[in-house]
Amino acid sequence: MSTPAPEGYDPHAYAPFAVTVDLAVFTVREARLHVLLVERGQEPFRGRWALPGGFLLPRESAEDAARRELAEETGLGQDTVGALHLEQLRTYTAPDRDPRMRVVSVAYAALLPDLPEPRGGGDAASARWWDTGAAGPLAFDHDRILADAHDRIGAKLEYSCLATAFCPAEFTLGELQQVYETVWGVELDRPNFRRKVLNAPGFVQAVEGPPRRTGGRGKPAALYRAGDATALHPPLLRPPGPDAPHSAPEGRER
Amino acid sequence: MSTPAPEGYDPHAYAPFAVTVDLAVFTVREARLHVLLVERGQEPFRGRWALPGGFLLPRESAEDAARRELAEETGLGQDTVGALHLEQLRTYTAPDRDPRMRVVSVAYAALLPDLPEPRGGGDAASARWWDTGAAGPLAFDHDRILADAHDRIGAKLEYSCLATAFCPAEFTLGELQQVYETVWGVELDRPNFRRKVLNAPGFVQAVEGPPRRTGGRGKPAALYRAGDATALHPPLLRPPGPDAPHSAPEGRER
DNA sequence: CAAATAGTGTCTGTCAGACATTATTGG
DNA sequence: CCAATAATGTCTGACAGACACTATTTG
Repeated sequence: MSTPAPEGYDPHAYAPFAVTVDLAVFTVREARLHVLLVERGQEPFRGRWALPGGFLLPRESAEDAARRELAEETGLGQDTVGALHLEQLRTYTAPDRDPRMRVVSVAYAALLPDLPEPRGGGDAASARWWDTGAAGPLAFDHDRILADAHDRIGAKLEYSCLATAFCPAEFTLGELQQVYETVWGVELDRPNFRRKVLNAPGFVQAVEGPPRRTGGRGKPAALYRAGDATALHPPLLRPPGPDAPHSAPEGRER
Repeated sequence: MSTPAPEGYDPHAYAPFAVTVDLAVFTVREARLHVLLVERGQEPFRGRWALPGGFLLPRESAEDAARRELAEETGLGQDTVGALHLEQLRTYTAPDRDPRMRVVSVAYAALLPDLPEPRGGGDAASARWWDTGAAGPLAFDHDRILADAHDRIGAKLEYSCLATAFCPAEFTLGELQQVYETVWGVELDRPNFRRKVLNAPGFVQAVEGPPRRTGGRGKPAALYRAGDATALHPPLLRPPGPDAPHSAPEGRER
């Protein structure tokens, strides 16, 4: 846009593109990472599952479009969607990523606590949660977007307080640990996890009145709320995998 | 793009957008972080400085467009530009960010070793390096893009081997340390810096033949090349600032 | 009581920052 | 010799992982 354009140029002289948003909406259900998908009703990829999303309106930012689409496809209230953390992932611009026309897509990730199935109605009729491991080949380049999103979320858990976004307003440290274990696909030592979470200033704050809640049998756990910090100091680093010496994951836009 | 579109819809029914790339090209000169800017030759913002960039061609990806524009504006060879690390930052979509028309811009960051001034010629005639601290108000929302880019680069230095991209093919550890100090705006302890860099597998590799090079007077330093790793284990963490207890920097898309 | 989950305490090796010291060059 | 930069070594405190142990609930 800073390249000198011809004097008195006509906007239509530049190639028009369609711009969409695609949403990778995650939740943790039963110790598995799930993603919200919609079934396509028409070609191309009719019958295949895809990330929810849609076209930007003429005077709408991508983030506004993402919230609007999310509300439409999940049936969540505008207030919930309005307060939600939306993380811009990256933008996909391969010329042939949509066979119909030139489409540039801005991808976002969103994290939700475990919710009931999206209520049928409007666009949400065909939406459901899928285990990320079981989600088959998706439409367009959405497999790639989903993989990028998973990587990014996993990386962000290390140095941000994002994990609480997967939890309800009040949660136990066991539930928070479950989020980390599910997204990272590892098991963590409970005492050490507690120590790190409680030592990170502003990550969580204890809920005063000693109400407690149980997750079945066993000792009831203390409840916490998300703290006021957004970044995590010190970071809660992922245990070094038994694998590669030095690889280069995506993600990390810290 | 997954929102059900009307059956047999016409692409022109959807709002057309212009898509551009904007480039934050950084280098370290004389212990200061510099960015490549171009002076605008026409309205809007005539005479103001802006990030280099330009419109996507009809069948070109954003990264291809970024490399093409970079070659045009800096006069760098296609081979250099082709091997360069380009980091997609984020996409800016505010509806009024360009007063002329609806423009969505994909921003990239690039890191270069200290180079001579861009050769005049073609679009590069008005390009020059600016100290990031002295760069005045830029055109459009480029101040914001530049600030985001600086944050991101700073964060990436912590957990990636990106810093070597600021250095020539063979460099000393003092030069590498200078990169960190300049981007982060802090001073680092040299012995500790050496230890961490040399302990990070694949970050740098010593150049065999004991050639040495000097940066003035003082003991000549051993030379190193970039290693084969792209991620840094363990990360080289920024010293905790004397400031805020917990803030939320941009950056970090790790 | 057994099983399951929550929570506390401790030990030990590693690594961080801080800093002293030596080495090698130019002026 | 002095200044400047490079390189090595050492000390100490903080923190990580590992793990033993206690507490509280359900069946």
